[in-house]
Amino acid sequence: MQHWLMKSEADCYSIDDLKQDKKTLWTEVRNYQARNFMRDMQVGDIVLFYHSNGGAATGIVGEVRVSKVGVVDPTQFDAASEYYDAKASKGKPRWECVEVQFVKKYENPILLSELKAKKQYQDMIVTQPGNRLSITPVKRKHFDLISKVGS
DNA sequence: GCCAACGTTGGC
DNA sequence: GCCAACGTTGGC
Repeated sequence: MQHWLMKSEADCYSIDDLKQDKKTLWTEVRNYQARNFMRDMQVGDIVLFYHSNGGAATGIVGEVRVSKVGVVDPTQFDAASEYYDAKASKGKPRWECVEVQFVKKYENPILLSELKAKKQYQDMIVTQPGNRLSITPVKRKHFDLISKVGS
C-alpha cells in the first residue's frame, strides 16, 4: 500500500464537503504528472487531504481512502465544462481519475508553515519551494508522523 | 492582488 | 525538436 497527498482549495472542495458526500470522483485534474500518479494508485491507498491556497489555514486537514481506480474522467467530454478537452474522445480518453472515500478529518490539521518549519518534513514534495503538483506520493515515515500528530 | 515557478502550446 | 509566449497554480 502506498500513501499520497492530494490538494484541493477549501473554497472549491473541502474535507467537509467530502465528509458530507462520503465519496467523490477526483475529476478535473489536467496535469499529466498528477494523472500518472493517479494511475499508480490502488484501491485501499490512504491519501492525505490538503487545503491549498488557504492563507494561514493551508495544510493537511485529514485522510481519505482510494475506493476506485482507473475511472475515465467524464468532464473531459462535456463541452459545457471548463475542463472539456477537445482532443479527448470516448474511444481515446486522455484523463482518468480515482474515487475517494472520506476517512477522517484531523483534530489538529498540520499547517504548511509547520511542515516547512520542521526538519522531519523537509523532504516532502509539498514543502519544496515552487511546488505546484496537486497529487504527490508520500513516504510511509511522513504519513505515519502526520497521521499521529493530526488525529 | 502580486508574482515566481513551471507546464503547455504552437510557430518555425 | 526548440523555444518564446502564454496560462495556471498557489504561497505570500
